[in-house]
Amino acid sequence: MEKLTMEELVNYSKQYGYIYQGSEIYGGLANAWDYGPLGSLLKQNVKKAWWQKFIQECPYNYGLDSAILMNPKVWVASGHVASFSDPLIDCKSCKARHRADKLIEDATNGDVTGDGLSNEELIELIKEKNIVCPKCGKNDFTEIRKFNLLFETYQGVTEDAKNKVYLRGETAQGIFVNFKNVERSMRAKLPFGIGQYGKSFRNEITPGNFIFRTREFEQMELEFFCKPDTDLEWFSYWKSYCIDFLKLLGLKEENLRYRDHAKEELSFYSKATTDIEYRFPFGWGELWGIADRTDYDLGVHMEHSSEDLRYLDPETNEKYLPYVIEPSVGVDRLILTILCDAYTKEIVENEERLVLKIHPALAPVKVTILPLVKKFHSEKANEVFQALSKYFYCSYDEAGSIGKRYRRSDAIGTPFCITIDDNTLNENTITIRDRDTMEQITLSLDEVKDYIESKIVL
RNA sequence: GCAGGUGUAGUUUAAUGGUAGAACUAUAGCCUUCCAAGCUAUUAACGUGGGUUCGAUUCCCAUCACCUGCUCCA
Repeated sequence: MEKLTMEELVNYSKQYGYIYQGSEIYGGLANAWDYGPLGSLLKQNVKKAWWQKFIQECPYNYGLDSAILMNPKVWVASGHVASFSDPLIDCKSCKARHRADKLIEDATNGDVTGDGLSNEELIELIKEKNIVCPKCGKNDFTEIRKFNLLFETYQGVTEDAKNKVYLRGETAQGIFVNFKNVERSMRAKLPFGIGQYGKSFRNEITPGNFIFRTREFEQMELEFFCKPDTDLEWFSYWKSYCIDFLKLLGLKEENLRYRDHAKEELSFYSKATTDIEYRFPFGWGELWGIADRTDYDLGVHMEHSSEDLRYLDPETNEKYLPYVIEPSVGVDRLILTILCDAYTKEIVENEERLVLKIHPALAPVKVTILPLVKKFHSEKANEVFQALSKYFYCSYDEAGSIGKRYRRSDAIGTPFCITIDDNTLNENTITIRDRDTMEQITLSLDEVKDYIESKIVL
């Protein structure tokens, strides 16, 4: 199969109702995408699968659904307000963009840092040290501009700066501020985790690659709290847990890899970070970040809120701040991964067959009901549709030849087709056809529900 | 943010300074008893806004969106 391009995937997603461009009739809005009827089902299924494996089936973890709007002090404490405002500077000559503080650091080999300096002081320093653009060697820079990656909005009906609030830049902070609540109300003992999924917002400088990086996106994050000296064990535990989850979803192993962050690229809060990367059509890209955040987050919230967030160890009677392991994945990015991985073109009897080979648990539509001949079998087919829709998302298709309807069903990844024919009318049996093997078996109507149920479990 | 490219039905595309032709798809009907068959009919497009012009989808400008590369990325 020739290499899948992003353009092809964008068209496919649009054509079949997975993902549309946002605000399309108004010419779109940069990097805004809407999930269509099938996309919204896929998204639900992805989140459901994550919740099942990371909350429901995991004895350590609890679920949460915290608010998008939070007290602005949360974001001051977390460091987002400060570090999301990097001082950026452009070279007028070669148009390269740099971080002013890094520029100074690099040029002086770390002798001089830009920490805590104002924009004017940074500019002054660049002039004073005669720092040049590392790319073109010229000394001709623009003014410093700050890019605050947090979206700002106002609470209340008047646009008063006092009421400024932020749209959350990550769901994690909603978990940290509820650490004590969950511990108390669930009588949770270390180690335990709190997970949630939900929307986050970042004013990314460079979004793009379809739904890979968007300004509004959905995350599924787990914050796993453990004793400080056990963090590395749990770090590897969750690394394997995440990649096993991806394999369970059916992603091809050769398209997945770990990438450990080098010391220099670690975020200031993190002791260790490993990304699980996926081989996208545009190259390897981060899919899942697993970070050892140490006690950084609880520490800063304890400091800023003056609440004691320490855990009282019932065995030793010691009080300490737990360490945190954070596996964090983007829903949209995972959906992109799943679509890329499953999109398949096969040649069947010299005809191209487009099949979306996604795990039956993720497939938006579980089964398509097909009357073999419309005028003889549609009534019975409708009955079957009504009966099965109570348990699964079904679709019904009576338009065109049976082969064409199979192909339509394959193209959106529906794992099963049920055909209603004379035998259904006379003997209550149906033919069920498998998307991947194209094999057909005969089942009685009573068996169908259990059969499908057994195949779509994760 | 920079550079380059693209923009005509849902998709792929044709032609043209006098507002567009097709294929596939879709929809309806006929036919059809298991893998994109056939026949008939139908819906459907010049991204947006300016300018030049008697007249612009076509030329010019701007803008928007997407793609590729760079840069950036909690």
